[in-house]
Amino acid sequence: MAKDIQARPASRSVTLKDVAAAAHVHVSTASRALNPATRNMVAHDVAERVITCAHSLGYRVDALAASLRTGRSMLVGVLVPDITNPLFSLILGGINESLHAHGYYTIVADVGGEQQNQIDLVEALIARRVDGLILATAHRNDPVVCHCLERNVPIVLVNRSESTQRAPAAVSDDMLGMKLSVDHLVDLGHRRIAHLGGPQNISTGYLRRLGFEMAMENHGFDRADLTIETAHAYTRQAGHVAGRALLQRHPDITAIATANDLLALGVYSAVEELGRHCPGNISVVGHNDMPLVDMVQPSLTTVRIGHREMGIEAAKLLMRELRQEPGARHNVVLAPSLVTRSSTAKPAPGESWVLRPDATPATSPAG
Amino acid sequence: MAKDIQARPASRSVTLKDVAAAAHVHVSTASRALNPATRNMVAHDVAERVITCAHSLGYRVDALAASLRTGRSMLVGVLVPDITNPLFSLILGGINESLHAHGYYTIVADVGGEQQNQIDLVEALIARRVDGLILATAHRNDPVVCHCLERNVPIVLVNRSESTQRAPAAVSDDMLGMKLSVDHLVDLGHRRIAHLGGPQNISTGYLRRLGFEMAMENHGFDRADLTIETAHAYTRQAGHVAGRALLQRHPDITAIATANDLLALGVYSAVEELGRHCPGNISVVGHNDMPLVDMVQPSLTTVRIGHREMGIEAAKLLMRELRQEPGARHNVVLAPSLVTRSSTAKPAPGESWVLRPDATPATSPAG
DNA sequence: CTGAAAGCGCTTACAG
DNA sequence: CTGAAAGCGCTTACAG
Repeated sequence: MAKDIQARPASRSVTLKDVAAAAHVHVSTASRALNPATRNMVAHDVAERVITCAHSLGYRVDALAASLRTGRSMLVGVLVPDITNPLFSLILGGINESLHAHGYYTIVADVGGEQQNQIDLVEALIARRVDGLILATAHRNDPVVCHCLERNVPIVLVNRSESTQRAPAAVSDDMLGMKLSVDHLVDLGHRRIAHLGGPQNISTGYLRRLGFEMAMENHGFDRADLTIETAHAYTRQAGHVAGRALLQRHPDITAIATANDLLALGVYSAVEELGRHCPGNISVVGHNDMPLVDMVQPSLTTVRIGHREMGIEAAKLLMRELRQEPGARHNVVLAPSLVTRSSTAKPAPGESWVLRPDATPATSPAG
Repeated sequence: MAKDIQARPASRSVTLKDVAAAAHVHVSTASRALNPATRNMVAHDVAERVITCAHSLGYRVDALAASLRTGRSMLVGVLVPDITNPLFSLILGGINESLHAHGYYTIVADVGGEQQNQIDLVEALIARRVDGLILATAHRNDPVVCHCLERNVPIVLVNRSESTQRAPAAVSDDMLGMKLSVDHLVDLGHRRIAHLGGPQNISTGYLRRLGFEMAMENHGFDRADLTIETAHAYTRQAGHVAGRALLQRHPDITAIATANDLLALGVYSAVEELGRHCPGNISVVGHNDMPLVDMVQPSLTTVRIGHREMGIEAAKLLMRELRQEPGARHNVVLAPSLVTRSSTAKPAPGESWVLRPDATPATSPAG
């Protein structure tokens, strides 16, 4: 019975009014003293008194109430396509690190892939008054980007960009990445090189395919004759299916440059299923250098991307937007690098072949 | 110049006042009509009119202002030790899914491991008025748990529990998991079995070691004679170091039951470094069945834990706390299962040994 | 340099 | 069933 008197569920926390009363000043003065930005409006001794009182009472500003008044929440929403994918957790780690350093916190929304759902999610985040949004979910032409632009919410894209650059983005140089793959394979002596691409409505899938085509063209191959297969998703499963189709239709290819590590691992299964061997019969290159691909069998040659750095850069771009810093709006394009492991080797000259796990890094013959 | 007139940065969004004006009712009536819980206080036709107006104006409740008034934010804070670890992203995925279904959103805070930092993070989350907290960071005796209890903030632990059960937790049955490991190895014929444990100040490290000891005791081994080494962190690096020490000090052991997959992968490196072979010379069992351990060489026999389910259960527990549902406060302990792959085989009888990747699942001889 | 007041957008006892 | 008012905790022009 006695307990019912306590109306508030949480223990009544100390408010600015309490601090003001303890310091014998008006709440407005207390507020000014506590905020470093306005502290100089207050006499030194008064400010110190207020600060001391605040400390001893254990006062903490109510960020919620402050947000309502100022219109800024110090909250940033992040939309990821699949939080379970280590790629996106790495990016998220970078975003978090960078944002925390600026006093911001992140609300992470995991999109199931459904498009309408995404708009609802964004609306829910806006209702929480997020100051801005970082989208790791963008398609090449993205309705959510449209929506945010209309709603006038600052956004930054990460990992994936739009085809029309309507919003700043932090991405990897996807075309360069594929050039590294192709140059490496050509260097090893491969000529019949295929590409296993990702979804073409996502910039990574599209640009990596384009990068493959241009790199091959650079080496004198006709763009019309290239062997390309596209997976419908960035999964081992989709890679297995598309990889098998590729190998069955074109049994003569000696190497596959894939658009993604998971696709590459799917290709491993397909290669095994068809009784072929990597890298003896067929070389495979991945893309991303995701965790543990150095330990699979054979260890995967792949294109390393600084996912964490990408997250950090995306956060910086958003800070620029929020502060409306002067200077041209721009993208950040990170340079990837090739990591040579055991899934690539010289093509088999007829029957015999030599495993070369310690192949020297590729130098671009097209450069 | 004309632009300066617009004081608010974001496009002035439609407020409850606007809806009320459009529907020719008082804001309080509009509020009641829009909230399903209070709608029955309003005449049908009025409610419909308000709802129609709200729709056509594109009204969205300002969750922030509502929170300030009601004291509930529909926001849950989640503390993870390392968002980059797939384990925790899986848990996070489950938490998100379950919480979203109840209208809650999550703020994820990635702790760097520093202890004081954690308290600050929690304070920042409380300042954002989170309704509750889910901690994936707990040590067996955790200062953050203390702090939350003092601050009267509802908390739930996930994956790791405290030794004194001060807060509800959703965890795996860690001791049972180690029993599955040990029984499997004994089944295969191993007798000289060592344990590579994790940090002992974390429940998973502690309980898995205890589980190892009890399982071995069940098989008639003297608890005082067991071979146990402890890694200082759940990393490949720490596993490599501790694993090497173990193998050097006890060259006669034929199997290692580890407390964690990453430790097991570290052991792989140590085994290779010392010129031994897994599973020929030495069998290794992991714990967690994290993504891709089915593709490493040799594929890892490990204890599978439903991390996603664990996250879902943790969210459910928190919902119980927030709603103060009747019924005893309780923990959820999920049963793990053994996944048999190629890193375990019969011990080598002298020199010769047979690789048995398709070893039959262990049946408990101690049961 | 300080105080008094208004207001961010909402919800909810309190009257009628 | 509806309206008028208070108030969640803060910040910031406005006076003095």
